[in-house]
Amino acid sequence: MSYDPIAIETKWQQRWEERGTNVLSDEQLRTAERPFYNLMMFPYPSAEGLHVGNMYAFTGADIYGRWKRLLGETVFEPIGFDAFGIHSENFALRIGTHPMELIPRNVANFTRQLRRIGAMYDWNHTVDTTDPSYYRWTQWLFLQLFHAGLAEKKEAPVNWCPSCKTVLANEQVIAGACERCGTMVEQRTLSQWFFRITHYAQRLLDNLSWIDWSESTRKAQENWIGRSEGAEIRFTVASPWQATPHTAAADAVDRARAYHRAHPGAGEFEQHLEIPVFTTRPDTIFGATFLVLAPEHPVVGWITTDAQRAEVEAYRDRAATMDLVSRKKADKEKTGVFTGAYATNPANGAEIPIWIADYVLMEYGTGAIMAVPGHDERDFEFATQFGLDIRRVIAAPGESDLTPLEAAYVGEGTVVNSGEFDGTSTAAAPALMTRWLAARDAAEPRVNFRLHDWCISRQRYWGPPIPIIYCDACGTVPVPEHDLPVVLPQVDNYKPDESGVSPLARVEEWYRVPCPRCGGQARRESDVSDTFLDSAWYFLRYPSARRDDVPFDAAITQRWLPVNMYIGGEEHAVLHLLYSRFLTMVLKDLGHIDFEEPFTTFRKHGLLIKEGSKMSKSRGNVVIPDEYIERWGADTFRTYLMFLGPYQEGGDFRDQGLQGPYGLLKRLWDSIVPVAELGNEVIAPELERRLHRTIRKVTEDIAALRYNTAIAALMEYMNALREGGRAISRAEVEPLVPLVAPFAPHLAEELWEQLGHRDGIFTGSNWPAFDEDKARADTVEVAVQVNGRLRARLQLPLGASEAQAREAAQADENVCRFVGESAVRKVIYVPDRLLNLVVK
RNA sequence: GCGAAAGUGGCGGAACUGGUAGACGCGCGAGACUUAGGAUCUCGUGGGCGUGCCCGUGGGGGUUCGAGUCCCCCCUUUCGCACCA
Repeated sequence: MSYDPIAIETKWQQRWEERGTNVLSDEQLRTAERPFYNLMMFPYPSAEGLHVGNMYAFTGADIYGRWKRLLGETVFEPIGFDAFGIHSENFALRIGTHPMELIPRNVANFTRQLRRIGAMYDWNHTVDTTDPSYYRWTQWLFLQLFHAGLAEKKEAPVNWCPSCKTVLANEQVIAGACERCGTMVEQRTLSQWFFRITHYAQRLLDNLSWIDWSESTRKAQENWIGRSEGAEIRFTVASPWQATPHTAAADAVDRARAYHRAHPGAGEFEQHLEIPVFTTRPDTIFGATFLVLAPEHPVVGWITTDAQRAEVEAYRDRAATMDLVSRKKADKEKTGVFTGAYATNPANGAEIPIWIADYVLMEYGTGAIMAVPGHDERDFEFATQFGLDIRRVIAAPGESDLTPLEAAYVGEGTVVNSGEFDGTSTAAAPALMTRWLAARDAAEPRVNFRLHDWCISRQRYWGPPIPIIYCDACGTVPVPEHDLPVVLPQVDNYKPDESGVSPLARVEEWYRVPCPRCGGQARRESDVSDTFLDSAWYFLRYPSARRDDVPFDAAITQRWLPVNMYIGGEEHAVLHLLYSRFLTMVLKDLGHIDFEEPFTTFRKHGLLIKEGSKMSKSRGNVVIPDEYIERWGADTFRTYLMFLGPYQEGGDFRDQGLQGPYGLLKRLWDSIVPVAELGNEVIAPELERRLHRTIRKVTEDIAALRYNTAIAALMEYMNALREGGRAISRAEVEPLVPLVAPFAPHLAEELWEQLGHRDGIFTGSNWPAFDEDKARADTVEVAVQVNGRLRARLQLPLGASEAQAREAAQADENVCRFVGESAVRKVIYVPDRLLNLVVK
């Protein structure tokens, strides 16, 4: 009987299904004593089907889960589908099939493929984000945030493609143009729903210090949150704003007033106009020679002089229509316009000009900066271009206040040209000067974050409707929880149009609704929510997926969460993982759960390339798992994927590479089948030693996700087993079955059965224990060096003393030759490893 | 520009806190069995020559008895973020 992977795999997939091997009962969910929640990032079910990247990710996670199970833990390993979103909708539009028809078809195909790869998914606890029984709770989540004051509606700029008539995400804008039609993208301002994730910025940052995550992922989040310490400094507008109120647009004045109300530090608007700026370098305040405001800054219309008005308006119009991506290009030439107004530098009383320029962003800090061209590269470039003053206020060691600046000096040094602060070091100056400015009521210390509030509105069709109703009498009214879900209606024409309003607004019978509060005529919010909201809480839903009366069962959640191991792609290092953390914190604060970090351990997996180059449809080198599985079997394919490189770094997929892992499985089959009927025999001492070393190595490597070296160790042992062509005993080969089981679960089950075990290998604690004593050898090879160069390798008893080692070394012919007549001046001895004789 | 990671045979990749570089696999070479199969098995496989020595981990310096590993400078690649004040 030869190894027939397809037959074995079919048999065991059927068995698992019949026996419910991978399914957790309600009882287990409620009472498991050693629960282990093993999670992988759920896929977006594309029409192309499961690709090898998905399979790589899932297999690596599955191996970990199966290993935990062999250790006797109760492992919950669910899978689901992240099927809402622009991605699916655009694809549906292109091929002309409605998403409500397309998605179930894709999900069915994915399910078939996922069953075939041999992962131990619990198919009784799946999640589909497009199912009303799921998004009902996504909407519930929105309401919790709304009631907590963490959801607010405000205006924000978006990318707009005038040809596709739709809002684009930043990732869909390539070099200023729409990725699909190539039309130049514009900026539009729409009123949208935001979650106040910025309120949690500090906590999201702080917790990074203790969660067990891949280092690169933690760093990415840290950078994304972007904490900066500095000061907010207020500059008074000196002139001539009083002279021009009649020419300012009324709404600009209103917005300026509102802005000043929101920034209490900005002073009394009617008496004197103050512009607050954020800086991380308050120690350079004496070098601030002009201010720059973002073009959309609310006070611009108010301070601009008549003489400059036309030019300023033209610049603002241009900035307003430019797309958000190309505007933020750093290598673009600096542009800007003088407003005609001046502000007073609170440090030295100097009157400095106020400019507007698009290199200053409204969404960061206060939307205005004090420009210090001497010590900021961007300001230096701007000042050089427009002939503005450049002042040195920091001197590097060896420089004086008179050394000319040829470029911005951004390093450390000593304060100069700054009155009483001259001579202070840049280490001490920021705090000192902030305090000094604060005493004059012109500044206070401030911490700023790069993180922005999370815009969850999408003016599209394929998503969960945001559960809000607008009533002329009652205003913004949340949909009562008992009215959830707000079901996404079946709409034939779901294509977005010119208006920038969601297609749902065109569905009269859905859009018009009585106000839940007063019963009067009202209308629904027609935007749907971001796909990232669906995926930000799905891990909470899985264990409770069979409950339809609550989003998550309290007792089950208590037992199973937070997730013990989460494995996924680095591409979700920020958005998905950050949003999940944020929502978990919110749910904790609202008393729904008792933990605030959703994933105790997170590990990123690497990316696969094909024969040295990136896999892509255009290259035509995308690996489709189905073909390989058909030819080699899922076990070989899984094992190969894990063998081709370190899991957390990815690797190169080469067709010929499957041969090696196939050989391992085949040889395992060939050596077990003949001994299956035999009882346990005595194991050869040398093999026993190697066996226990192999058990130790495989155990440690799997725990650390070093699957490639775990497989290599199995191969090594298999080679040793076959050495010399002698007969293999059952005791020598049987332990390999559980060791290989995480990688090749079908084969392992079959062999386990043939070895006479009645229960499946994954239903008990069948992972072999390693015995340190048995792993130990009597003798070890010790390297002998003379002057650091290898001259001999000696077999010495384990734990040999230095004297013994030296004696053995001096008896070696080659060693003698190199030592010669010289005296040994120094001896370095690392027991059981190395002896180095220094004779120089 | 900032951040992260990485450069090792023909190729994918091993090498724990500095201690025998190249495990394991692919490929290749030779042989066996075969009548021609993308099968299986055995042996060999970093380079060089004087066959036990020399040279070898992107390049150049350094520390050390000893460096792929640590330090400094440079080059290259990949991946994030990118005018964040």
